[in-house]
Amino acid sequence: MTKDATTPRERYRSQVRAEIVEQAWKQVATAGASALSLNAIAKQMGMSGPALYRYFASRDDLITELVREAYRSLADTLRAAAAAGADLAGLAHALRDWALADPQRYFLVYGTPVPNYHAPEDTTAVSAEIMTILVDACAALAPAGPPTPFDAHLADHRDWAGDHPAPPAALRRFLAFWTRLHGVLSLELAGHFTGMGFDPALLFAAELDDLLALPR
Amino acid sequence: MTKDATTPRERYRSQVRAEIVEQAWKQVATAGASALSLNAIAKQMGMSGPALYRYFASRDDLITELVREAYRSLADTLRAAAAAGADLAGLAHALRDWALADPQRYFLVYGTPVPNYHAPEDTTAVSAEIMTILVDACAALAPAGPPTPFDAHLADHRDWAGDHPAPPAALRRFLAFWTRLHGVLSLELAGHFTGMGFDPALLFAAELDDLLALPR
DNA sequence: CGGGGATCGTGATAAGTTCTAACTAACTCA
DNA sequence: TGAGTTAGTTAGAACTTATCACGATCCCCG
Repeated sequence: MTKDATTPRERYRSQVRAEIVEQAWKQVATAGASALSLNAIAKQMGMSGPALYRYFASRDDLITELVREAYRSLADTLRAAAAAGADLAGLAHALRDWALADPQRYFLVYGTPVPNYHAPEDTTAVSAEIMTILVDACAALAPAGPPTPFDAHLADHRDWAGDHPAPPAALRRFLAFWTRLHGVLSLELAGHFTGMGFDPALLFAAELDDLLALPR
Repeated sequence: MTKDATTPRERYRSQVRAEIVEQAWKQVATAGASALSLNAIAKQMGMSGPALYRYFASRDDLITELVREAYRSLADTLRAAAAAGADLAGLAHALRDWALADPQRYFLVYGTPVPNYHAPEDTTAVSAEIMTILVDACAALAPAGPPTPFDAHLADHRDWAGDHPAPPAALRRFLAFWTRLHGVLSLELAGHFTGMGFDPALLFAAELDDLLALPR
């Protein structure tokens, strides 16, 4: 996959690695990332505990791989949606579907940081790609109304947007898009809406409508 | 505190309990709730491990107490702000200050659910009080514009608001208030804005401005 | 004011966890 | 075929939560 392993040794190695990651995803999906146990994975694969350390240097290394995969998965999903002609609303629903498909995967990326663990360096590249896709969609919308004071601040602090030609209003719209949808999604996935009776999907749609109508 | 302990036995007991909770907060503040260790707390108090089980039946019981305290603390903070005449903007800044004062405490309440743990029953009452305070402030604002489809949905699913006399538009404004500010706060506290260059406080303020100007 | 009983803290123990070290067995390659 | 690399094993250290049995202490009541 990463490097066409001609030798059967490396082929076997990457296959076992993939199965470890697969089992890890099963555990994460049911119990969350903090409850990930190398011993349990090994037991379920018919191997004994320390054997996994041939494939991952530590538990954190395994979690890092999961985080990387999650970022890549989200980037792929959004890129595919954008390539299929999805506008900002379509990207929003792609994001929501991706989050609902595996809440723990969403938490792994955007939730409370896992203790004793900090993200690897190369996730920032994928994270930047996700932002670029969304900023593109934001810039494609009709420009918003008069510039706000926050727009002025963004015009001076837009290094994170790289050399993206989007105007500050588009960056501001992207930030609103990101934070508002994350607000609804994370509270919904964390179960804070359960028992309140209303439909979270409608709240998500209402927030999205407000975002698309943003030029006030 | 909870029950005026006249007997010295109960007084000592509640005192030790309070010190355990205090040490627990220190640990949570530095390493997060998942990294809370009963042994480490005991060691730091000069006691040996199992002694803590006289005061808390399990680790989850201790976390439950922390969650309860966090909820109560936030409710107290917001109630005090409201009693001091704070409007919705004032409540928003009180919320932000409370969150920034101890990010892990915020995550304990509104973050990714702690694995192998679900919230106790009586937190719902405090949670309801928090919502009531915010809904009050939302209802005090000038009524929003034409009713949205989501307003109609809320009119039919407002059991969570109890017998609060707020109109659906106020409930809708509360939900936007809650989810949008949580979106900015949780991403900021989780460190997703670090390295992007802009000032999260200004984003928070911009979102708040948009909320207050909501009648479009 | 002393005895009886509830309570507190301890060490030992069980069943987990991550992770290291040493060893064996198997496979690959020259 | 022999040498070298690598996979997987068991053993063990240093942790964790949690239970149990025992001794010591303190408090209440007669």
